[in-house]
Amino acid sequence: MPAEMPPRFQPGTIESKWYSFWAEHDLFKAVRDIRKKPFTIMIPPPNVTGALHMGHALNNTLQDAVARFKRMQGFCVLWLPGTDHAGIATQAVVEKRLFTEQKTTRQELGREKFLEEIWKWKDEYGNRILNQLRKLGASCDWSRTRFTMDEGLTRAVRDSFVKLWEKGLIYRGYRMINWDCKLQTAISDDEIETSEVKGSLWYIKYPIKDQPDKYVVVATTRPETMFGDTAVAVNPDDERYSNLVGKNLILPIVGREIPVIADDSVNAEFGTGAVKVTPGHDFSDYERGQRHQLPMINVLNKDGTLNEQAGKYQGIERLKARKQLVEELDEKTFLERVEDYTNNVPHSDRSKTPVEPLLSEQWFVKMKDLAQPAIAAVKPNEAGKREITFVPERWDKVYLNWLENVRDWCISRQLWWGHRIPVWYDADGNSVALKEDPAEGATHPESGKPLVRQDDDVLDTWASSWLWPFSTLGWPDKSADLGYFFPTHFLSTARDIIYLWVARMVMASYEFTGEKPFSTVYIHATVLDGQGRRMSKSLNNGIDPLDMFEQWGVDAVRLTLPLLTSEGQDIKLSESKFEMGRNFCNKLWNAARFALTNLTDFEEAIGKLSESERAGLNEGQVVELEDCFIEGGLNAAIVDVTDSLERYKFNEAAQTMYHFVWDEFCDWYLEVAKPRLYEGKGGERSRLRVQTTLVRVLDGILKLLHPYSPFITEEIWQNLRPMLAALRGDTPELSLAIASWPKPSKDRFFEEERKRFAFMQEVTRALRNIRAEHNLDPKTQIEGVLRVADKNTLDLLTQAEKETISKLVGLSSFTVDVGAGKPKQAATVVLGGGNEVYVNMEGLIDFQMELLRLEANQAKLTEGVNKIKRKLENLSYVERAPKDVVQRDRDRLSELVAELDRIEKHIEEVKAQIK
RNA sequence: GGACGUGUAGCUCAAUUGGUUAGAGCAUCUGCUUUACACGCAGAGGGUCGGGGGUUCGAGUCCCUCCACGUCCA
Repeated sequence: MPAEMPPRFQPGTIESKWYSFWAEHDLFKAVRDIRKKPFTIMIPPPNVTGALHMGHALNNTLQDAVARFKRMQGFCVLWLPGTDHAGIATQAVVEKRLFTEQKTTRQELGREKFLEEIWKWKDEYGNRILNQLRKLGASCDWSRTRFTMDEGLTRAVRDSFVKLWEKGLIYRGYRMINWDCKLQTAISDDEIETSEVKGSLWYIKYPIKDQPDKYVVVATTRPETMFGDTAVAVNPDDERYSNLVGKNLILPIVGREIPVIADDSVNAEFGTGAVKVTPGHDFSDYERGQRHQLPMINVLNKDGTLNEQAGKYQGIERLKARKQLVEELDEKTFLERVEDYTNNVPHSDRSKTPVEPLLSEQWFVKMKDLAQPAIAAVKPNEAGKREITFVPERWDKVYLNWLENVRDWCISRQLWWGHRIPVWYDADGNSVALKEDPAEGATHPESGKPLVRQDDDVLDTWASSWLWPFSTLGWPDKSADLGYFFPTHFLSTARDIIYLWVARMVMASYEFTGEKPFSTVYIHATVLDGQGRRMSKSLNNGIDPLDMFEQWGVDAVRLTLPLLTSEGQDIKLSESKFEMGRNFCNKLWNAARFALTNLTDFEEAIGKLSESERAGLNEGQVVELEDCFIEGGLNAAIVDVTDSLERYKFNEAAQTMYHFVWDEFCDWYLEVAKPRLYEGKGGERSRLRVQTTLVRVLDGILKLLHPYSPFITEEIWQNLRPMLAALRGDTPELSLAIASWPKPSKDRFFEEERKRFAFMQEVTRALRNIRAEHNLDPKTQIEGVLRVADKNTLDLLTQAEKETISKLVGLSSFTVDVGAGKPKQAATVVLGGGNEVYVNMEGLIDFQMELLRLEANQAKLTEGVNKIKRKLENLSYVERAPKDVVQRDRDRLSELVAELDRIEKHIEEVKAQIK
């Protein structure tokens, strides 16, 4: 045994060792090769400020599994890593840092200095998450790492902006947008999330002009916006108010006159049926205002305080102002009543503060035309094929629903960190978009006047991320990389950025390259905590993947995640779940340890063979039943795992391997093989055959598992490499990471042999069952008898298998014969096909126990018999069901009845002995 | 309000186009330091498949309806 193999797998040391090895040999570098097919995966670029969380761990485990699988299959795999500049988040991080460390603000530093600070920060800390991905084992081509603020990607952003500008798809407008008061920037519709907030519904009296003591009561959740009210609206069918439409009201406290208008959009059921209309601060009021040509009044400053429109409330923060205003309304008897009310308040994704709808001058992209090709791409064409496929498929509905109702995209942000909008103005405010910064003295192409300033705003970060699949490959240049690796093949991402990112990439790709960005979009599971809640900082229920790596090993974590994730289902994760993967890794480790211990003389033995003998072994010639069994099992596993991975059924592939390694290879093959290794059973040639099978099957297992658990498989495989070299008669690949993926063979399923092996297993289990249920001392050798129904069954077991059974069960003797006699004092298991197993229990028998066992069996059989009988007694079933189905039931019934008869016979015999 | 998803053993999840007595892992119980592994081995128990209705010879699976939970959109 290699000295370095301890009895427990110790992941820590080998992980960095092999990662460095792969890196040193450039194994993940994608070198364009026209003889190979490309396979390209673009990493969803994490925020440069980010740290690896469980969602990343899952997502990148799956991407790495695909990358490694395809690489082993011989594709030229490019998995391109990188980060995005995360405008808001990064700016916020650096601002905070500046304040705590230097007590300064970005305003004091000025734009240029501040950006220098950010770049400094980025150089120092920006690689954290990428290094964490290395820990995970990610087989990315690090030589192609990209950052959305890189020179090349910046050029792509400028180029794409100007292209859209020239097509007239970019416009500047004074529109209502979502305003983040804390960060003081516009954000897009997709960056807000609504959450329920317990608040109040205030009923406020708006006096009717010239009708003292008469008033209209309006209900509102936002009284502080009343300074911007320019109407009160009612539903035109609402008879309560029909006589008031067209009349004027006096806005309380303010004293301004506003009209009562009728508008279909008003829900007469809500509140009093009369609502205040504040076109400057509410999206639906904005639309009402447009319809009725109402004035728009802005009452808010950009920091969320009220402005001069609010009179004495000027300068007071909106929520504070609300409180004080309500008190004043109450004092002045304008407040009729207050109700508790829970409403949905939009919050900024970034700052988590309530978002204000605000009128402001912003840049927008027209989306409707861009959406059309993106919609067509996921719909099946006439042949039923799709350009882009979602896995699981149902997510295409989410994608389509968004695109079909897409709204214009607000792309300007009032930040400094990001791609500055490449628009310049002349002194008259005429604007032009330019790919290159204008030279000194450049003029506006139409006005001819000098360009005097650049737009101050930067672009939304997504306006660079949406170019990611091709900007990272050199676009807008027609680079060789772009030609070879694009369109990409597999994108794996989280569901919550289907429209923020996925849909926009598809739009951008068709618009700028004329091609799809990728062919498969895999939407991975969401990782939840043990109680099914999202992991979040506020709940503090997150599980840190790096802690888990430390605690259980990277391979264990990587294997556990797909084991838990059946397609489309979210994962409820708790730390202890990783035990499953850890235990499996240890199992694999020990199986390898066992194999390698027994292979120390293998190279020497192979060396003594003739070339043809060696070749025969290398090709997997098998004689012994168990070798056929495990070779057949491996072959089936190759077929299943390959097929599962091709279809991105990660859970299926992981389950297949878990079962094959543990249940077939360890529990049965290794146990059955032991006598040939330890005791010389079958002689030298048999020993060499079992060793060869160990080498071949272990090699296959390691290859099939490598995409999931790259470190442990590499470690074991390197230990196995000398044996593989001897067996193969050549020099194996440098690393498992570039070894070739196993190929199945049509004639190596060994179905007949696997049936015979299954019979042996059945007999073994029956005998073990008797041992256990009769509490026989494990050290006591017992006499077993197998009574078979006929000669054919007898032939299923050769002398070797009889010896195997004896060994596995601990038999002193094992009699197998057609109609073999049952010992006088016996424990019995009735098998199918008329076969029975006995253990001679002379001197050991507990007849009561035996009776209990048999009766339990009898009860089960009776239940089964009755079920099938009822079915077969149903005439229409027999007439209408397919013949083979009915026949199967008939066969099954006669089989069960026969078993039941035999059980009952044994019961009678036991009862007779008790008396 | 709309869309999608989920409900199967104590827990976490499987179950091809409807067709043998619904399967794993964890947990539980019994026995075992058997020289790869106690992170293990052997054996066992445990389910009216959320409720109701329908289609069908036959439903965990298809349809309707109700209930519960989750996510997204408005």
